[in-house]
Amino acid sequence: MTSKQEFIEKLRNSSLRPTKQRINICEVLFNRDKTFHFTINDLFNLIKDKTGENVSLATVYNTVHAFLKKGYLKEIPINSNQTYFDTNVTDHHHFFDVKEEKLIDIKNEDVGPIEIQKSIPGKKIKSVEVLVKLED
Amino acid sequence: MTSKQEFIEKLRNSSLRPTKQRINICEVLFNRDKTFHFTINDLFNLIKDKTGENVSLATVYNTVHAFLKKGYLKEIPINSNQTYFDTNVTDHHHFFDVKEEKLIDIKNEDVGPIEIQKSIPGKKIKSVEVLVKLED
DNA sequence: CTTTAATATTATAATTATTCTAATCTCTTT
DNA sequence: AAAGAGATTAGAATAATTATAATATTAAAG
Ligand SMILES: [Mn+2]
Ligand SMILES: [Mn+2]
Ligand SMILES: [Zn+2]
Ligand SMILES: [Zn+2]
Repeated sequence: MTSKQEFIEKLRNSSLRPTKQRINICEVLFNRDKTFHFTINDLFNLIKDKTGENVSLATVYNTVHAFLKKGYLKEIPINSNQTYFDTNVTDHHHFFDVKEEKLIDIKNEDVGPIEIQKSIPGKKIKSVEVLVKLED
Repeated sequence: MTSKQEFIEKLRNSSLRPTKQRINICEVLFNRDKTFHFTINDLFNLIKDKTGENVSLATVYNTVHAFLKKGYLKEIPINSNQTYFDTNVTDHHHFFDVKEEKLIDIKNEDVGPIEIQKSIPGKKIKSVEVLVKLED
């Protein structure tokens, strides 16, 4: 359980102004035990439900993108028409349950080292992510 | 170089009606030597450019999804606000050049076998795809 | 070889997703 | 405490995707 005051400090330390909207978003996102995989819309609805306050959808987009840039969230590529985000910012991989449309974490050590035997001149590897699709 | 007549046959054999629109789309998509990675919008613009004819954007969506279902195209998950598609339907992986916003194929053998040491009860693996992001 | 009817397809219109920007708020400097 | 600079919010605009009414294709009947 992180307090409102702690979120304010964390935001300030990241040179993000601690607005009412951002504090609400922090409480929904980061007051959790487990990894949280969500779409912008999931988050938007949870904010209304959990805090009772209204944050505009555009602000949810803005804030999620700000948190992404600061490294507090990760964007997860899955082939859906919606982008997913992840509060687990460590290096890891995912199952995607196609039927349930749900992401499940896979720890790095459960996949083993991935050796890419090809390289592109002038470019270096930024990240390597595995997506395992599941069916029944 | 595949002829119009061949596309008509292929469509018929897939129980897809060989409409003027679909034949145009086939010519843009499949009259190529190399793998083609594209967004719906790329394809929409190329149809106008290459065939001179107008196919509505909705029809491009419809047709791409029809071809996907038939296995003539693959959907590629990258974290962008747009979905990419691929004429290379064999099992393979990708680099994504973040700056250029371009996909590059990686052959399966250039990645080696990927052993997933975790399983979800009642679910089986449908596909395993690696996405390697590149930066300068 | 028509005509007809069932079904598939197209493309406009509607909806949903995302971004832009003018008005507002926060914070630093005085 | 007041003002100015810059950051943030959220309504409006745009872009992406889907739903459905109109049209086209095909197979069957005459
Ligand atoms: Mn999208
Ligand atoms: Mn493109
Ligand atoms: Zn995760
Ligand atoms: Zn490819």
